[in-house]
Amino acid sequence: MEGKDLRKAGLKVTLPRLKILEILERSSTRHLSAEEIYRSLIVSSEDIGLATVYRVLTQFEAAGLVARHHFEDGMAVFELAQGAHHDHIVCIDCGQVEEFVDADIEKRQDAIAQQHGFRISEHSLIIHGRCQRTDCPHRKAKAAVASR
Amino acid sequence: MEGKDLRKAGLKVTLPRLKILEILERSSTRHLSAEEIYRSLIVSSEDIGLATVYRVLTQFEAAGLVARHHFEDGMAVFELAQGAHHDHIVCIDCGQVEEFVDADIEKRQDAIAQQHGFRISEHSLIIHGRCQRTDCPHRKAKAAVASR
DNA sequence: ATGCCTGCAAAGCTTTTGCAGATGC
DNA sequence: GCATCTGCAAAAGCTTTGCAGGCAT
Repeated sequence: MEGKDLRKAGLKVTLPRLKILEILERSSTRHLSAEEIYRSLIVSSEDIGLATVYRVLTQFEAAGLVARHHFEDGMAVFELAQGAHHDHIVCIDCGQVEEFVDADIEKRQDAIAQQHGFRISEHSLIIHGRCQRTDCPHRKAKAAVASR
Repeated sequence: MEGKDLRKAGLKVTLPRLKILEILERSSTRHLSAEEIYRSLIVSSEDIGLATVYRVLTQFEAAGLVARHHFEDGMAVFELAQGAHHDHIVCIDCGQVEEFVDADIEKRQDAIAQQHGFRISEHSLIIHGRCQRTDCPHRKAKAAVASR
């Protein structure tokens, strides 16, 4: 949480950068869009522009502090790049995102890349499905349709 | 290539739709952006608007005729939804896309979804790496750096 | 003939950029 | 003090939408 990470990345320790880092750390969601971070800042009465949020996030990404994902819906989301690689499983109804790692899959990917003459730099595996949470919008929608 | 697919999808058989289908079929690249299709139409002296390209592709997607991907760079690409599921491996330098299927990975995904209480509807696995083609931009860039 | 399509232009959304002033070191 | 950073506003890029006319059936 201190500015060390920032300094290490060659970035000056400024209030906007600290605040944005803090929001990413404190978030229970792990994956935030620029807009969500921006609104979060406004809620905290921080006077930080949306452009700055984008600029800072881009700098953080370049510095390896955060990872940017696209989850197939046109809007980027960011997450703290803390530690190990992982893949994502996303509920197409409620947007809930969970993470997982599977050694077998990782192994197979290496083999496949080699077969195709590629050198893997990274990859993203996103499973889309419906979660079974009782409060998932899909279930409500389903119920609504049934009662038509 | 005939209009049957269109009619089956509840869409009238029109020249723009046929032309766009044809471009998707004839393309050697398999994955085309709206813009690329649009330019391709212009080259063929077809007077079809970019808006129509987007509308038609969206309709095709809804009809299951094409699949839309996002490949992590903000611009959507479309491919003919011909036949079986497959995943993608993309060169981060030249944009070349290859396809693959791996039974083991598919199996593991099912297991993972179940562990997390998800019902899979679809998934996308995209490996990013560098291909080994001699004409890949990355190689040129690398050479340029080396000679500085 | 009628209702589905299309082209054009304008708007919408996310993201980027230019510039003058502010801030960290 | 100087370079870096920020806020604002404007621009840019991709995609969608409204509307009036056109085409398939």
